[in-house]
Amino acid sequence: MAETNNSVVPRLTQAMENYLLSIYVVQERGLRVTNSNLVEQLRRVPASENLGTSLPAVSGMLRRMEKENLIRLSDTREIDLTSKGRQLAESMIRKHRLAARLVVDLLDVPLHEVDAEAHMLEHALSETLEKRIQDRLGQPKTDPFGQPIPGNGYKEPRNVVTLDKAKIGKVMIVDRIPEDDAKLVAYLYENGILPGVEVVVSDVAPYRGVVTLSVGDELAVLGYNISSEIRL
Amino acid sequence: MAETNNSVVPRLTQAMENYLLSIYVVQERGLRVTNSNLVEQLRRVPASENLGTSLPAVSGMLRRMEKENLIRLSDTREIDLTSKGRQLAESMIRKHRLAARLVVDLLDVPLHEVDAEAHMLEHALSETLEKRIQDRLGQPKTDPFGQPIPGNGYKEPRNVVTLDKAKIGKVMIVDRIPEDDAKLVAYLYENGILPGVEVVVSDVAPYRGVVTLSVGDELAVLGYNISSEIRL
DNA sequence: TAGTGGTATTCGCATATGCGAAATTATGAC
DNA sequence: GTCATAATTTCGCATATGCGAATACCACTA
Repeated sequence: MAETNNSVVPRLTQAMENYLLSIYVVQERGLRVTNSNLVEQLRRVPASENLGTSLPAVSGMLRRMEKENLIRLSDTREIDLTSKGRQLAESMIRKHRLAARLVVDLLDVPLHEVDAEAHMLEHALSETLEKRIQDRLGQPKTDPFGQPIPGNGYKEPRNVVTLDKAKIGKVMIVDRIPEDDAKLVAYLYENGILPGVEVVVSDVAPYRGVVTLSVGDELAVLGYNISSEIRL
Repeated sequence: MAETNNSVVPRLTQAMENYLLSIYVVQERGLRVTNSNLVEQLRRVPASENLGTSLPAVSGMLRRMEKENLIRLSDTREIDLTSKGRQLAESMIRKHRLAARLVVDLLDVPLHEVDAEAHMLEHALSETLEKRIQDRLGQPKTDPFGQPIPGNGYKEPRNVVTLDKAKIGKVMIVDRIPEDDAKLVAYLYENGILPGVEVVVSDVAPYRGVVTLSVGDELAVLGYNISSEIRL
């Protein structure tokens, strides 16, 4: 493992970094952090770094991570981050989201490619480079998808709803969109459904599993499952 | 190994990428690419990614790389890049040097930290991100140390000499400096010995192994071994 | 030609990470 | 409470990469 290291935080293997990040994200989404939810999340990280993720692989890795004091496996088969684990997970999330901001703000990477690039870059950012990026970008509070960058003083907005539960006819501002499905992101981008943008939900039709909203002059239709990932 | 891949060039493991890059550098320096020269070069890549490099490890890796058609081991125990290997090595060098430019030009990383950061970033740059960086930086011909970025139309300057062989008293422009010794780089930076800067060699004293040069109003003294790494 | 010093390889081993198949354990329905 | 289904772990195995110790190879000098 890495020995010489100018950072305060010890460096982990790339695989463990991915696991920590995924655990954090699952938790952040309000899901139970279980083995299977974790596998699903892990599978969303682009293939170039992760050659496949099976349940047995996850089991094994979690055991190792427990030994390293990064997580605790509760009796209810749930995964908890230890304080050490949480600190490192936050660091990874911060790197990921800063990288996302970086490639958007400085390198004009199209939004649907951002998550994949950030997934590569997150492992390559030293603590000191991270600070330089922070300075250069002015300590942004969120990434381009509206997700908070830990440590930068993000304030959770009041009365957040997910799109599928939004009140019809009211003007609302998009707060957060999903990041990891390139096609979806491209669609959202093309339709201007982006953080900070005003939208009006014009129809919510649970029976056909569809939400319609208007952005500017255009209408966009989204499925229920996706709507629940979009926060207003 | 990576399967899903949007780049033209197949992606290798990080370790192989490091080996290719090192082979290229040894060759570029005009040294014989032998196992032992290679080990030495490999050891210069910062510890965070390379946990140690022993001769047996190198032997083994070279065998694998030969199998993958990246190199050929000549009968004279010398390592040659195949065309595939050369292409990939150039790609790595390009990424490394672009990364170096990036962190200097856009992120104000101090010069003595640049090589280490570039060594981490080089593995995290996709082909498409590389292109964005190229665009953003205007297809630079060299990195901040004066080393050419392959593919960007670098022209070898006429009459290059190394500092230890320079003519005394003549005004010359620094062309290239070493990158991978942080302390040395810091010294060179402090003394303004940087690519593009005018210097005059005021004394070459082989018998005491020392070269003296003046930069602006200041004098700087460098050892012979180091002088031979500085091109004018 | 034999010896010697440097260079490279082989050997046996270790670690991190992955897999599929099989076994096990929990959970929820009746 | 029992059973089916779902979730998780264990097992044996594979691969990429590293190590030190021992060995082998080479090239040159005496």
